[in-house]
Amino acid sequence: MSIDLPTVYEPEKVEDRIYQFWLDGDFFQGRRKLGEKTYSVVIPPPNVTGSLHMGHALNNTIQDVLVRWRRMQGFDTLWLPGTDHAGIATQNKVEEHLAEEGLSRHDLGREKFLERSWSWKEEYHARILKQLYKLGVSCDWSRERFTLDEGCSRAVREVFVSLYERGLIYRGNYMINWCTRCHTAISDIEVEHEEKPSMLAHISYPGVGWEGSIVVATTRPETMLGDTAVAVNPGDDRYRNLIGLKVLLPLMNREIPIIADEYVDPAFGSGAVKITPAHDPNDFEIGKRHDLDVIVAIGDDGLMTGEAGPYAGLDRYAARRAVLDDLKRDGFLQNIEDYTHSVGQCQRCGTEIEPFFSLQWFVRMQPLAEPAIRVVTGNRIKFVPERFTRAYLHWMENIRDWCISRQIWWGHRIPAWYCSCGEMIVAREEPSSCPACGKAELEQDPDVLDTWFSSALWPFSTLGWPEQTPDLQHYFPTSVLVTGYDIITFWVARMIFMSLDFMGDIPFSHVSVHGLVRDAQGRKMSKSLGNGVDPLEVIDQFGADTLRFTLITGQAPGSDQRFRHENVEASRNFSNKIWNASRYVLMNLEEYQPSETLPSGLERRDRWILDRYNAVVARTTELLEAYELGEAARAVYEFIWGDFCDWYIELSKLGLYGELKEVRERSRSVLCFVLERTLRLLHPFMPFISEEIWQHLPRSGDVPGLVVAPWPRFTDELVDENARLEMELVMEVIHVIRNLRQEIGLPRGSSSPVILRAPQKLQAVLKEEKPFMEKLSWAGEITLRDEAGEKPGQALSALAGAVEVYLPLQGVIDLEQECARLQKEFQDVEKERKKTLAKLDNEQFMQRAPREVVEKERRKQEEYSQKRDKLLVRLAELEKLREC
RNA sequence: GGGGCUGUAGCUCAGGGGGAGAGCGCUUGACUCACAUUCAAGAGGCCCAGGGUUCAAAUCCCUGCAGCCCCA
Repeated sequence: MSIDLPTVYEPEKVEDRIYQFWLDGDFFQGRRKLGEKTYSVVIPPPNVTGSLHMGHALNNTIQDVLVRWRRMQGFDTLWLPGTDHAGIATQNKVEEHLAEEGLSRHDLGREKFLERSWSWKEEYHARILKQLYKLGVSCDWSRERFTLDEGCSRAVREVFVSLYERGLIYRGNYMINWCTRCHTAISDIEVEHEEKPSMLAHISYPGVGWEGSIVVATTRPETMLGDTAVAVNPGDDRYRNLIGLKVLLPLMNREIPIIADEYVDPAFGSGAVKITPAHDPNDFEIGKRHDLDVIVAIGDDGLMTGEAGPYAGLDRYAARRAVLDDLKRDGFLQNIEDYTHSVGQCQRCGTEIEPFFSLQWFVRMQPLAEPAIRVVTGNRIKFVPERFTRAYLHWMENIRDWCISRQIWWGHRIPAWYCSCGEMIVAREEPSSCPACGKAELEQDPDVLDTWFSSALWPFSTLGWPEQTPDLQHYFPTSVLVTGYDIITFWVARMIFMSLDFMGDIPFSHVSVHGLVRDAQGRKMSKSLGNGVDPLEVIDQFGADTLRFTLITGQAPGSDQRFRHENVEASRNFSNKIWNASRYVLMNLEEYQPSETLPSGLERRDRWILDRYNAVVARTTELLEAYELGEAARAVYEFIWGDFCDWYIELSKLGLYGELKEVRERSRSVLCFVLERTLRLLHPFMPFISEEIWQHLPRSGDVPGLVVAPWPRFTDELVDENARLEMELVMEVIHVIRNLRQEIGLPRGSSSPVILRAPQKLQAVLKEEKPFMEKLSWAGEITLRDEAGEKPGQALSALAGAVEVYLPLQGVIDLEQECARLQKEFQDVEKERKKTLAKLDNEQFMQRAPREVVEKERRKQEEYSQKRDKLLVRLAELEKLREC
């Protein structure tokens, strides 16, 4: 075995080569094997708007850990990748790009604009793929999909037409959320609400045919130009006699009625509200009830319309100022007070949303939501952590119809055609002529569908639906969906109801929810703050394994994490640790003949590390099953660094460099066995370095790569309680000796004799492990005595369980200091002893606590008493010495 | 206004009904033949406050305080 491996791990020399090895071996492909248990996952498709950020890195790493683990467990595993066309977001990007050339999309026209969008898609799609490769994800690239590809588009048309035919999709004039910048309708959940300081203007509307006036309060004075009524509560005595009378709308000089409606809260403001049916959703409802005129004063571009009289052409904010000025000039403005209220903004561009009355397409949600609620309350779909169930149910139970039409070009065109005769045709294929009048000139609806409409079909459209493909039959429903909590309503919820409706089944049985990756200060990473960390830069600098491990260990299910450089370094150091531990093992494996079975006659230390290895196998597997990836990674970390490197490798050196050939061979076997199996445990988290080292290890069998090596299993044969307890004692003795030596500042190089006094039953173990204790504690010779043996006088002392440890140091030790140290120790032990004593004296405790707990408490009591007694004796001895 | 989450070592966070944990930072000592991206030892915490349940509460329940998030 050549050992010219560098002492520092260099991921940049490894990762691309290893990824290519996996691709060449077709290890990521879903095999569609009959009879094998399947594990399938569809990727949350990244938007083709730009490059991947840290959130994507986390999301995909989590999926990759799960998928690699299940693949190694022998499942027929499919992780289906793809990207999302992201309608509004991508269109905005392309338009921005065009604007740099001084062009608008209208200059290009629809067809040319779409060509531009497709080439944008190609560019960013390629970039995203490269990033995913770099991250090491084990997707089945042969099955990659795009939300706007031929198959997905067919699924979208099928779903649209089917829902339309069943009356679950309808078209109508309603109040929707309008973004004046994106120039499209958006759905309720694409509106982000933010508390903003604003003002409340009190305006008086003079009576017509009656003396006096009525005062209304509004945060949006410019909408008064479209007012068609003033409303009061029917039970409000202040206004009762005015109901049915008229007021004169200032500035516009329009007579509008005073109406009564229960909606009006008499306690708010003056108790009278202006009604603008065209520009407020509540006012719209009132307008319908009272058959009010709808006057559109603000246009779809955010500019005032001709209905706004002298204000026509002003933008809505300029109009607000102008209206206030004019009201003031004319004496209608009573006062303005400061006021904070919630303002809706476009999720994509931040522009204030305008409630807008327009003709749109909607999905009727009630019938779809009901089954989607049942599968979650009935536990067929489980959210992990569970608390996200509430958010989901709350949204589903209060759901409103979903506005799905968007006035943009990049997306799935709505499959509806209009004839000049008034006929509308909704069809899967473009109709050649009007079924009503036979005319051939039909015009397709110019709008496209909400991007989430196609994303909602992702778990089955990607597997071939509406065809009944073998993939669909084999891999649907999928096993788990991994996603951030921020898109549960946007995406998860919609996949659930669409899947139930069209597949008659749930899309996945588990939803593993993760949080956001924030910056080191806990702020959201954002472009405007410039605080984003580019995953690719981290990979270039530290390697993908390091990034993955940082993200996974930084993560607790469902919680946000901070991305801190210190944590990256810690992960980098860990990979270096693994590298060097492996170097050590490889350096000692010359001419080693690997075998699947362990040799017999193993030493205590061998049985101990195998017991620990076995335990970490069980724990890691359990944690992965519970989606506790961070904990699982930490368990592997602790085993590798703590048990394997700090202890076992050090312990192995004596045997390995020793004279006895059999001992050397056994050590080599165990080192190789444990390292090889541990690499398997590590592989889902750090796939590159584990595969790279694994390739260097001598091995038997015909497994072509670690990527498909079997996942280790807990086995009763490796459990060794005695070895564990005995080694724990040995390690404790070593620890105590090191501690005492440090106490008096003994450098590692200088040896000093040590005396151990121990009960008879421990003598054999201590005798056998004496050379190891001597080596690892850097002591000189260790002398072993039984409890009848003589105690050294001038010495430092401490306890390791039942073992008394002495460092004889004639004349060197400061008795005073030593006494103080032991006093403190005594007090600590005494405190614990009294605590357990109190419990054991408590009748209730003895009666009601489980037997094991009582038993444990008894053992503690014994241990503390023993320690206490020994400390007292030692203190008395020291006291005597001080007196001489 | 409705719902949720968080409060544990100097910092960032795990954990979770019966002996307080990690990483980083800090102090001290070591270039020991896998690794100084290392090794060893140490200091440091009434587990936010109050009440309840329990033989037993940092852990479960309630209230409060502080911070964050989602929804209307």
